[in-house]
This record gives sequence, C-alpha cells and structure tokens, in this order.
Amino acid sequence: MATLVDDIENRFLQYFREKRFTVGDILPREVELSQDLHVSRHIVREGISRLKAIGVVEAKKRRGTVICRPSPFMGFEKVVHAGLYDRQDQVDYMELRIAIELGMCPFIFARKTPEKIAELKKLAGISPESIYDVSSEVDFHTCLIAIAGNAAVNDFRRILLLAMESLEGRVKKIPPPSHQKICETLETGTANDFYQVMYEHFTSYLPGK
Amino acid sequence: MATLVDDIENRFLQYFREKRFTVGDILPREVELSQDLHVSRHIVREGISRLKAIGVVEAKKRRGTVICRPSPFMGFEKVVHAGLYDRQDQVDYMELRIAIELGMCPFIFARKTPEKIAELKKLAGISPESIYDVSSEVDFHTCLIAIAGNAAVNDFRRILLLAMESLEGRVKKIPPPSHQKICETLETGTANDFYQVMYEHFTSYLPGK
DNA sequence: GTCAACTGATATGTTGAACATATTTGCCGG
DNA sequence: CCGGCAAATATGTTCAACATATCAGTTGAC
Repeated sequence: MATLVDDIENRFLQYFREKRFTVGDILPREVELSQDLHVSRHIVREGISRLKAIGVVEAKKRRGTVICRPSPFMGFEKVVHAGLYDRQDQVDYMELRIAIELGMCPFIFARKTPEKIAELKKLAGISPESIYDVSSEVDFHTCLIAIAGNAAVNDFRRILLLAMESLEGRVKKIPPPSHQKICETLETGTANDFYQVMYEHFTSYLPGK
Repeated sequence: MATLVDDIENRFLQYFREKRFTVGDILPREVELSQDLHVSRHIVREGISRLKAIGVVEAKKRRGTVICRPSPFMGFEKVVHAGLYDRQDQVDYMELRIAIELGMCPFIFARKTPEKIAELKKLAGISPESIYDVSSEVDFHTCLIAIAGNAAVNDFRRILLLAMESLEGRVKKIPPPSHQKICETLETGTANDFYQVMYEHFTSYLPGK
C-alpha cells in the first residue's frame, strides 16, 4: 500500500528529472510545498528526509533545502553498514569486486604514468612474499585501480570491500604472481600481458575451469 | 550540523549490525522507541522513513515495522531516476559497466550451459549485422551476463544501463566481432578466447592504446 | 463442532498548531 | 566605512489528537 510519503518522494524524484534539477538548486519552502501538494508539512518533511537518506539533498538553515552532489552509493553503504546482507550477497559482492578489478585492467593500463607506478612499487615492496598481510594486499589493489581515475569505481569498490571484511580472515594465502610481478608487467608488458597476470593473481577467487 | 534524525538513523543502522538483525525481524513500536531514545515520535518516524528510502525496512499496519530484504542499490536507482548525475558521472558509469561486462567473463565462461547458449544464440540471430539495434544489443549482453547467475551484478548493471539511456543514441555502430562470433567462442573456445573476443567487441568503448 | 461475521485492540499514517534554533539580512550607531 | 545588534525567515522539534488498516478473539448461526 502506497502512503502519502511514498507518493511525495516519487514526485520529488520525478520532478527533479523533469525540471532538470542540478547541484545547487534550491527546493521551495516546506510550507509552500505542503500547500501545493495538499499534504501536511510533516509529510513533506518526511519525503525530503528520504531524499537526504540517499544523499541527493541537504538542508541549510535559513537558506533552504538544496540539491547536493549525491554520492550515488550512499544507500548501498548504509545497507552494508547495517550488516543487512547474507552469505549469498557476500559471495555476489566478492565476485563483483573481482570482476571490477579484472575489468578495469584496460583502463588502468591505458592511464598508467611513471609516477603512479612508482607509488605502486612502494606498496608492493612493503611486505615480503611469505607474509600475507590483508591490509597491504588491499592497499596495493586500491592504489592500482586508482590509476584508472574513475571516481565511481573507486567509491563503489570501497563499499564492496566493507562488505567483505568478515570474509577476509578466510581468504587463501597470497597467490602468485606477486605484486612485484604485477608492477613489472604493468610497466613493461602489453595490455594483454597485464590482464593475464591479474587474472592469474585472482585465480583462487575465480571459478575452476 | 547533525540533527536528531541524522543521529537516530545512524543509531538504527548501528543497532541492526550489533544486534545481528536479519530479514523478518520486527522493530519496537514507535512510541516505545520515542520513549527509549528520548525524542518525539515524529523524529523516530522520520528516522524509520529514511530506512525505508534505502529499502531496509517496510511498515505493516498493526504488525509493525519489519526488516525486509534490501535491494542494495535502491538508493543508486533513485539517484539515477532523478537524473542527478553529470557528464563525468555518466562516463564513469559507462566505464564501470564495460569493466563489469569484461570482468564477468571468467564467471560466465565457467557457468555456461547448452541451454543458456541456445537462448543466447536466439538473441544473437535477431538482427542482421548491418542493422544496429540498441535494444537487441542490450538484450544480448543482458542474457550473456545472466549466465554468471550473480543477482547483485544483474541488478547493478541494470541500473547502470538506466543512467546511460541518454547516451545510447550516440554510441558507435556495432563493432566486430558480432554476437554470433561471441556465441561461437563461448561455446567452443577457451576461457581466454572468450575474454579476447569480448575485449574486441568493446574496443570502441575502451581507451586507445 | 465449525466457520463466518462482528468487534475491539493496536499498530502505523496523517494533521494542526506551536515553539526552538540557527543564520542571513539589514538597519543603526559609532 | 565598519562593526555589532536585531528582526526576519528558513528548517528542526514537540505535543496532542484523530484516521485507518489489520490482526485476534468472540460471538453467533448452522
């Protein structure tokens, strides 16, 4: 059953699209909205509150409620923060993460720079191969994928990692090829070489042949 | 500045995590919550309303407010629905989509079945190569990635496609290799062959060498 | 005894009016 | 011209009341 607030929320979203609302635009006053939409101010406030929950507006006292640049995955982050995902979700997220690490290879390769590779090498050299350190593993791949310079990918991947924290204790030991090898291949190999070495690096997470 | 509602929302999310809340669990009554949390019932309602916005709870009259299985990307879908993304976001989303199509290849290949391939072949044969049809292009790749059987990936990709609808008119003509070729390779080639043919298929979306 | 309909209890949904609070605006005096 | 006080105005919060849907138990006819 659709409540008034459900309806108002949808009308807001639809309205933003139709009127080409963009960052910085200001919503009408709550009292105006409540009059125009023929609902009480509480309903309007609750509708706007839902927009705050997904990060598309924020309220400034005395100025009004303004459209803000949404972090599009805020809702996802909250779901993860609440721990409201099951084993199957976690497996799905893990696969999605691996798919992104692999699928971004062409973009990483195309946008590599000597500076970025130097930065990467420092992270690759931190821990000896025999010692498996989860956080340095994560740091390396975070730095690696950052080379692609895709903000949405970086943010989304960060949240996926949050959902996998309870899994991290159970991952297999660090697989060859090592991070050093990945650096070398990124630096001197071809785009395809780079993909191949990344594929092998994630072999233990990928389905068997 | 943090409002009471912001605080209450966070406390709910934190509480769900700590108390290991799961699908079907019922929240205390609004009046109880307002007493325990020392805020008015409206504040509690607004906090709960925000949880509804991200798809974490739903209210049943007389029964109470229950945790529901969240569609984790509901917030993202709403942001897209409102059209609150700019050119750069759109480019990022496109790259993310391509990365997923490519990165899921190993999972698709590992889980292919004769039935799925037959289904795929039907979609591949619909339009002659000379005619470029956006919706059949999308349908084919939707069917292809569905072979991996990853619900999160399917759902997330669906929303990414929504954000790219206004771009679709400007995509380049269908690139070789054709969908028929992709089907063949998936059926008879190796996992690596399959990746290579997919990579070539998306060449026009990938950064130049 | 069984089942349908009634009825009361109880949860969320909605409204109105009032007051709190922060911040901008602009007046006012030095 | 400039610093500070004060009014205006937006959102934030509370209280009290009523609406509405639905579950559960009771009552009634067959």
